Amino acid sequence: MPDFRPIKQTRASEEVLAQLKEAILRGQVKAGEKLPSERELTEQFQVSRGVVREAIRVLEMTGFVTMKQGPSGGAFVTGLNFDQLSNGFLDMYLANKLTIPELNQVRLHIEPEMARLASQRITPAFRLRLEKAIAAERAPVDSYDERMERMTEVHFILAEMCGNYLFEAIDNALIKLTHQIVDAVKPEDHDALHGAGEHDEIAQAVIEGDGEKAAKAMRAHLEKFCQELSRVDLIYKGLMKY
Amino acid sequence: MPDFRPIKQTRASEEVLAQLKEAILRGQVKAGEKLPSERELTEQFQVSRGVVREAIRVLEMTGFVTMKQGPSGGAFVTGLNFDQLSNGFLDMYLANKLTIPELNQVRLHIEPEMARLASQRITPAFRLRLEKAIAAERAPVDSYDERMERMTEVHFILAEMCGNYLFEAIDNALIKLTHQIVDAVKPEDHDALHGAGEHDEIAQAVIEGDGEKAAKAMRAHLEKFCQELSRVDLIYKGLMKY
DNA sequence: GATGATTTAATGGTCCTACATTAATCAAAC
DNA sequence: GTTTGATTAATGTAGGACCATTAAATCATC
Repeated sequence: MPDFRPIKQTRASEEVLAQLKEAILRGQVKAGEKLPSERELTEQFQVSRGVVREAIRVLEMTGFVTMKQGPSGGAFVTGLNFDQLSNGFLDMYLANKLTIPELNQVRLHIEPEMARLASQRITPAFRLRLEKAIAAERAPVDSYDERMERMTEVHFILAEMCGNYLFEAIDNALIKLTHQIVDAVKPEDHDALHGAGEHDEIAQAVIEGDGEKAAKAMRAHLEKFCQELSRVDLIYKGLMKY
Repeated sequence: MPDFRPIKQTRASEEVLAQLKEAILRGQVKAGEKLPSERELTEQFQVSRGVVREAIRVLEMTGFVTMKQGPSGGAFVTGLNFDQLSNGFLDMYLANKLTIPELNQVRLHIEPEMARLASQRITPAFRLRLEKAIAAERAPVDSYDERMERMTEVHFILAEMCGNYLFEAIDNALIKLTHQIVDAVKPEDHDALHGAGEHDEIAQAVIEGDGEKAAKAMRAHLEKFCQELSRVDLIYKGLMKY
């Protein structure tokens, strides 16, 4: 008896998804470009439109494409982002599988190391961005969202600087998660939670190229912030009174 | 002119997805139970079946449910898993945004700390599991997959032991990614890459409750393994000859 | 009565058509 | 020249029909 291979029973939509994903990952469809229209894909893959739509919807929800309606609309390939990770973390939090202290513990272990790495890769361009971000923290803002963005900017820059895409991805997702939690928990006394100038020391140390100092400053900053966040969270959950 | 609020136009499938997801995350549909059938959902949501299917397909592809056909089939809610994270990392790797050294660097920074944490939470039950896993590494195996599973078991146990679900989630995803890369790169001389008994020291230290020793042993183990993995990867990519 | 084959029914999987919604473009009206 | 409306190409939605799969019920056989 020849050893028959097991029949692979893949769904049509899965194969379509796999092929589309592969094309994107291989760079055959570059960021900004768009996939063929649903009707075209229907013809190319020789499947029904529903099958194509299921695949595209998954691509959209996992952050690979964004949809646009109307003529000259379609599924546009997005640049690489961390949506999938970010959503994964957020879902874990929403499922009550993740507590603030746990999140804090992880950030406290990762980000000082990233600050250290970043300080060893300082360039004039990064220096400029850091200085701008520091200055922007103190500038007046129009909206709450804008303020939050400015307070997280330094963290994002350091993540980008650390030279490890995986660290960057994880940290981006964690920062974003923190951001979302803050949004949900307490959009009010934000000054107590995270005032301007909190990142000055960190940025300075990184600019100086002093890894130890940068790591230490980051640790100090996070310890303060995390403590505040925990407090705010407890209040929010009604387990603690003022 | 009164200031009209912009109309929020969400897609039907997104709302369906959101409601289903919420029900799962809130535990209203527990793990093992199944969602109503597609036809029932079309009635409850008052939308077409295609819309429902798009939502369910996303739930499936993000690891929230698994589909089964036939009577008493349907969309069964899965226990919490790390598929979403894992897939995110894998996609980053497949997009060539992630190198082996980067992966190694992150594991080398995270896992010793996790081993340290684990050593402070040793219990008789965990001790038993660790001892069994250690012993199993040396037992004969039937398949390549089984071998791989046994070699990663200690890491999974430690991740579970560390008491931080976020650490556990990240580490699980990283271990799984490493596993997938090994699978793709070099299913041959696995002994050189990772022989049995590599985790003995780590497990012993954890069982003894010696955090420093555990962290150190883990670091040593990972440094060796990571070096081998990099070497194997280079060979695979043809950039280096024996 | 046990066992195996057959039928049945429930459910997901696929296809098709028609229409709705959206938004870019162009033409006509003012 | 600005507005308005028609055109058009794309996604979004609805609904129905049918196929494929499979667990469970039914029936025939021993």
